[in-house]
Amino acid sequence: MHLNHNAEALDKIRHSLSHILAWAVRVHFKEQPIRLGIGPTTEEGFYYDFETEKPISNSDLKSLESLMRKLVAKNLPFERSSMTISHAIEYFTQQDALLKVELIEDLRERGETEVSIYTVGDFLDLCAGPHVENTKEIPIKGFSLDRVAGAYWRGNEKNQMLSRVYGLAFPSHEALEAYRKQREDAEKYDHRKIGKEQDLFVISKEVGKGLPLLTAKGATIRRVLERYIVDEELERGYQHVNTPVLGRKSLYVTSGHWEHYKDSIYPPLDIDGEEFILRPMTCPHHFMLFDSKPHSYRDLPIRYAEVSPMYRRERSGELSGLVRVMGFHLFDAHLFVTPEQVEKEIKDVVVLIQDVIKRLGLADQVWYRLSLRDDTKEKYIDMPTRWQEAEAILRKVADELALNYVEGVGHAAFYGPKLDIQMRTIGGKEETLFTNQIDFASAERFDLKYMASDNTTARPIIIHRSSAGCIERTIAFLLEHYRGALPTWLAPVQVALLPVNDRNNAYAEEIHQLLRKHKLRIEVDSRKESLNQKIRQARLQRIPYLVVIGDKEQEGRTVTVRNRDSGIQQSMPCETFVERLTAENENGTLMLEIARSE
RNA sequence: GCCGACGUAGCUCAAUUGGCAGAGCAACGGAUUUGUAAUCCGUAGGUUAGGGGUUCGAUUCCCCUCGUCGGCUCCA
Repeated sequence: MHLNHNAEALDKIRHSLSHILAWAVRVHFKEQPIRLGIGPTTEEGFYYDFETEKPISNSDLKSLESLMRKLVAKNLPFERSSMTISHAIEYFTQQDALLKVELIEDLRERGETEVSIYTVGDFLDLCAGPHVENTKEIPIKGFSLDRVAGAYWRGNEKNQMLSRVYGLAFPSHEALEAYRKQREDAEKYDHRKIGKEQDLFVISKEVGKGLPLLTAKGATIRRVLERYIVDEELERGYQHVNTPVLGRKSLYVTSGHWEHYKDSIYPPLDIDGEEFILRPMTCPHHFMLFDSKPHSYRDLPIRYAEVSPMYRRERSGELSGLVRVMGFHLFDAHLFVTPEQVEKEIKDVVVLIQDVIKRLGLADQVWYRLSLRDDTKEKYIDMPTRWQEAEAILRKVADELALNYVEGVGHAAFYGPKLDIQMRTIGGKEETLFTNQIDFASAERFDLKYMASDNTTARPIIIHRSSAGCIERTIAFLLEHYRGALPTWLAPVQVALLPVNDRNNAYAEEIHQLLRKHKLRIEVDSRKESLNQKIRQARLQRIPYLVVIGDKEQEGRTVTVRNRDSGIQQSMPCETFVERLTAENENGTLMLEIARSE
């Protein structure tokens, strides 16, 4: 109750600050006409959009901010009043506030007859409120202007671009500083930084932006993930197949992707007069595998899985590290099922996903989104009852498995609703980690069929699903979540062997070979460096276990082990170490005693 | 793609109003044989992202291209 009250109060403060910002912009740029867009609150503050002759730049922020402080310090009341719609349109038209007029006209269409207006000082704005009663409620050191960015009017890229000024606002100066500190810390664990520090991947301008190159270490993480997922899927009745990244454009015309997805597909390659494209998804290839022979209902479900390479065209400003790339690999599958099987198969898919995210240690990090279509948009195929059926199944399964899900209207695929697995990057941005879809349409388009038990021809329902997203994005998320310290089974180097002295090198090598036989990943640091130096560097590389090998160990045929996070060390016979490490590597659990000291 | 910011040695960062481009770490050479987060000394390293312009003189000012970052749009 108290918390809610505080949240409401903070929201009023932020909202009020957006008005103050708009007022300050008016005053600051008084020589040029400014049209106001909208000014809502955000999770960490507020923003306001402005249409200006010249875009607002970062250098304006400082003076805008101090101007805002002066305005706030005047202890002015926020006063609410109302206008009839027609009066408001007349008034704002006269003020040349055409963006506001557009908003008011929308309100009129929705049947409103009056609009509310808030005035602070001599600044008047159309606004639903609520606001603080007086600017003295605003903590004068609790806010600051953060950055400027471009934003399309009403979020539509066909509209003009406005200047958006973002501000931070918190209940106190301390809270603002705490937020800044948190953001600074998060930067340290950005996967792009970790990737560089730990030598996991490289983005080369020469190869091309959005086309990351994995180093041996990065490739190791990928290989381990891949082996784990593939084994897991094989165990659950998936067939792993391989299909090419190139395919005839006509396949994608048939699937509807060409029509709906053209902007994300690279221009076709002309090969002997035939048009081929780099595939943006795998579906048609798997469909053709399915279609290569007749099927009986007894064969279903058929589950084709693949770690699929695919390419999607992105506009340059959208690329980001491993999270947003032009070429990537999806843990992909298409399930061909009968109507009776859909529910169970979807459920099994979700159970698989739950197992996977648990193994990856992400169970508390991700959430589900039931992505539904937006009736007002045209991009969705027009089969209303099919949509309802698919949605009902997803909802039922989500409820039965007690998934914690939100609904996302307008996030569906064009051919069906999705169950998405969502996460947040360390920078706070929400991303889809992966997605599952029920597809009632494609079988029809590709004339896919099976013989039903009643001797009629039937259409399979297709489930598009991913068990662990695309490798690149999943690795990025893992790196950020674990702050670069991947669990042992995923770590590219699991053990650093650190001989104290030259004369311990042979024994270190012996242990190295022993561990290698057990498929463990080892690095031996036999450089002529101090032990301190070797430990420091192994820790910076976040190698899970550091094993010191000196005369004592050599004599007793033991090893002295410590983990990367604690200084606590423990000596044990090398056989014991191998046993424990092998167990940890295989099932993802932690070594007992040492793990506890973490 | 659009708006804004940024691009200096392999990495992290300096360089006064336009006046000889520098440090730490890494690399390399030498010494040190080290017991739980940096041993010491030395050497080398640059078309200041690329191209053009202004200027006696440009890392610094202007323009273009490329790339990076934050947003918008799109999206796995």
